[in-house]
Amino acid sequence: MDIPARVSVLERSTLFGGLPREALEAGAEAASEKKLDKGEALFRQGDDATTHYIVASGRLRLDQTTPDGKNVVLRFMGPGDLVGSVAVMRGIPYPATPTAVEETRALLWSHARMMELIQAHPALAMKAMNMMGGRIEELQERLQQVATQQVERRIAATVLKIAGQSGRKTQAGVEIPFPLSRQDLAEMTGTTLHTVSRTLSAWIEEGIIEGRRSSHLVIKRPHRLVEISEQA
Amino acid sequence: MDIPARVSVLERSTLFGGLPREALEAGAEAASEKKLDKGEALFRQGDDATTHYIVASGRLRLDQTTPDGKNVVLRFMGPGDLVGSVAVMRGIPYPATPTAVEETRALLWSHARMMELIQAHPALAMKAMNMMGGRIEELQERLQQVATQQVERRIAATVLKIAGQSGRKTQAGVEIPFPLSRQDLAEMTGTTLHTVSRTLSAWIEEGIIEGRRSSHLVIKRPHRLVEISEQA
DNA sequence: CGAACTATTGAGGTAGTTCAATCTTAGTGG
DNA sequence: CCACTAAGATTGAACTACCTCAATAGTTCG
Repeated sequence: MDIPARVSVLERSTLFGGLPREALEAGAEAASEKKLDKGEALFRQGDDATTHYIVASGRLRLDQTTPDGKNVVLRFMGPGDLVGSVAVMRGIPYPATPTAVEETRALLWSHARMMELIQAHPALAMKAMNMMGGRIEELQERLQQVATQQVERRIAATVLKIAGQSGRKTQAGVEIPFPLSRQDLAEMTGTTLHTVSRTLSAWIEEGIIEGRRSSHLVIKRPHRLVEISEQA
Repeated sequence: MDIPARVSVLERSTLFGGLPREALEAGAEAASEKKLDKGEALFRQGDDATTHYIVASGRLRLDQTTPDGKNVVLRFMGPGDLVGSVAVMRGIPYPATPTAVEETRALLWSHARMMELIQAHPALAMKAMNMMGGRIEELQERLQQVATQQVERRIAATVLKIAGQSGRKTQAGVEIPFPLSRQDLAEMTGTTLHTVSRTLSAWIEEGIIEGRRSSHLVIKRPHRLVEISEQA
């Protein structure tokens, strides 16, 4: 990627978005790049956190594995999203593994380089805090959902959130443009793939969604999903 | 509180801890104070976030209420903990209500004052990020627990975490030095007070804990609780 | 074309909820 | 100091949402 291309990625990112041109250019010039094939990991849970990443294109699934082998999907991340920085800033090992669900490119900076950038452009620190605050909010909302709501509501809310973040409008409805398995949804909502499968089957029956078997999910009646996600 | 007393609170706080004396003094001088009786709220979920707080003494329970009236306890906060700053920094309404579970004193700063302090002492920004990173970690861990573990394990892990944060060693075991109701534990673990009550009754039966009815909880066999919290 | 995933669907079991009644203790006012 | 009240806690019984186990089927890819 050349510098202008990098700048345009940074412009749209959580960390650099809205900063003056010279900050973007400094960031772009200081960056390195990495390309991941589908299924490859950017780094692994437990690795020393030495590097900050920003997704340039493609999509990552952030997985956390428990000592007893269970898996939780923390979030999906797309272009502009910052990966790994929380751990790097805190000086702790990466707490999760980001895996490419499709071919993905990322920009990256060593911690030392990033600290230089922050020193030179203090607005970066404010943006970083803002990003972290957003993560906290999101996690609090999900905790509340898993702690208080029934499975169908949680699945509905999760599908809607993913659609909001990454959905593309088509004539048939809102399409989620990357492969999202029943297992992924189960690990995001704290249930089993069986329950997800049953629930989605019922929704297909009702005409709310489309996408049996591994085709991309299309939401045909988003409003109905909102109702389900809010049902008392 | 006089300035030296405030300085000693700030010294022990997540935000100011470890900073040079002059930063502590600047913070102490810029602060105001507020006292809460048991049961009073520092602010309310939904209020405009205008003020940063640090707990000086006492203890707060941070509650999040859902539109449909359910309640989730996000965390307990004691001396040194920062309250409200995430929302203030992001410019969003406070997402939860901190209620005093015992008489509590807090120091507070307007957003403008806090920004001046951060400008003058950039290390504060780093400390704030560190604090937020810690929250993110904690929330990810809880999400993982609620999503994958059985209720008894979650209750055990929660009791242990609270004991780790606030417990005092006595000859009888580790005591949690503030009133912690079955309801509170239920709202922290995403279950009902009935289930919590049954679980704690069984633990009392087994001699793991002490504290029927509203006396303070004492953990007599912490190691056994750790086992439960890790049981496959 | 076969192997390996991923998804679907049924049947049965259970952890935890819900409903309901009773009990204990701290606090309040007479 | 004692009766009364309110709030938290306990415990039983019945129910159910969801999980687990199990078998089958459709898809993808070498």
